[in-house]
Amino acid sequence: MKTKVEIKNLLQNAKLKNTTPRVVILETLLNIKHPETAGEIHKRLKKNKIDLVTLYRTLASFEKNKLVKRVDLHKDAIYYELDLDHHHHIVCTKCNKLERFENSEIEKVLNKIISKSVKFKNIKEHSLELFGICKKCA
Amino acid sequence: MKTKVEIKNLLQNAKLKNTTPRVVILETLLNIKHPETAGEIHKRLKKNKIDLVTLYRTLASFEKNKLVKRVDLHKDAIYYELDLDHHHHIVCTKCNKLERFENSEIEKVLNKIISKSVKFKNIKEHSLELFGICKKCA
DNA sequence: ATACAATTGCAAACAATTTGCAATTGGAAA
DNA sequence: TTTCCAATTGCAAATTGTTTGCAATTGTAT
Ligand SMILES: [Mn+2]
Ligand SMILES: [Mn+2]
Ligand SMILES: [Zn+2]
Ligand SMILES: [Zn+2]
Repeated sequence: MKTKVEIKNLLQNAKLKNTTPRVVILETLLNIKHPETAGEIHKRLKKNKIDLVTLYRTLASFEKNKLVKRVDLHKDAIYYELDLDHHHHIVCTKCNKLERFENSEIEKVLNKIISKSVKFKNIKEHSLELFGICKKCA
Repeated sequence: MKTKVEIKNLLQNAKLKNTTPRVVILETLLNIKHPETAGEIHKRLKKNKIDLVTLYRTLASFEKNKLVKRVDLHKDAIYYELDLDHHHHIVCTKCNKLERFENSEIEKVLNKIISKSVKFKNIKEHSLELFGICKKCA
């Protein structure tokens, strides 16, 4: 759990004004364990009366500042997630269960791939999600 | 290049009726080198008067039958691509240049990951795209 | 305290995608 | 072949997710 001060610093480092909506949204994102859509995140903000438009704009600026990333779950909306620690997901296409994972070997192989590339010489970021049927659903 | 007969077989194997729209869409997809949105694909079909709705429905059924996959390019629309040969992409976030790649080592590591998973015991599919700045743009 | 750019909320617009339904079609069965 | 029916299609309309315009508010540097 991050303190108020740490949250304030996250914003400051990104040169973003320390506004109530941003703090509330950041706190909320810190409490979310898995990627959610703007609509889902907005529900969590209900009490705080923060407009959905503000949420979209905030997510966009957080994304630009690498605080937040989009995760493609092969659904029909964009999923957002705090991007403070790099990780990936395995998704059950039946019950939507999600498991996070990180794997240093993958990251190494990705670097090898880029070194083989004709057109590229470095990667800024990457997306990697696995889809399958979980043990429970199988 | 696939023959008419091969296209027909692709549909037959998927137990999909061999209709004109489907054949035309499949032929079109075979000619596209990189992922495109439904709108972009639809433009290529203009002469054939195939409705955009039909294209959406066709893409959905092709997707279900593993003929087509969605590719997340971190844009604001869904990109589709024929999925006959498994591969991934590197994308230039500046000029949108795309490079395809395949890498057997990655696939091996992914299998290792799944074997470590608590909740999952196999993967059906995965998405992996790399983002960066191409040599020309750098 | 003041000043101004950055941010916000609300209403409205937009784009992409989906749904309902009647007409058409492909292919299995007669 | 001809018949029959479920699957598929096209058109119009609806829905969903997301973005834009603009006036009012807020944060922070002076
Ligand atoms: Mn990674
Ligand atoms: Mn792969
Ligand atoms: Zn499951
Ligand atoms: Zn480039």
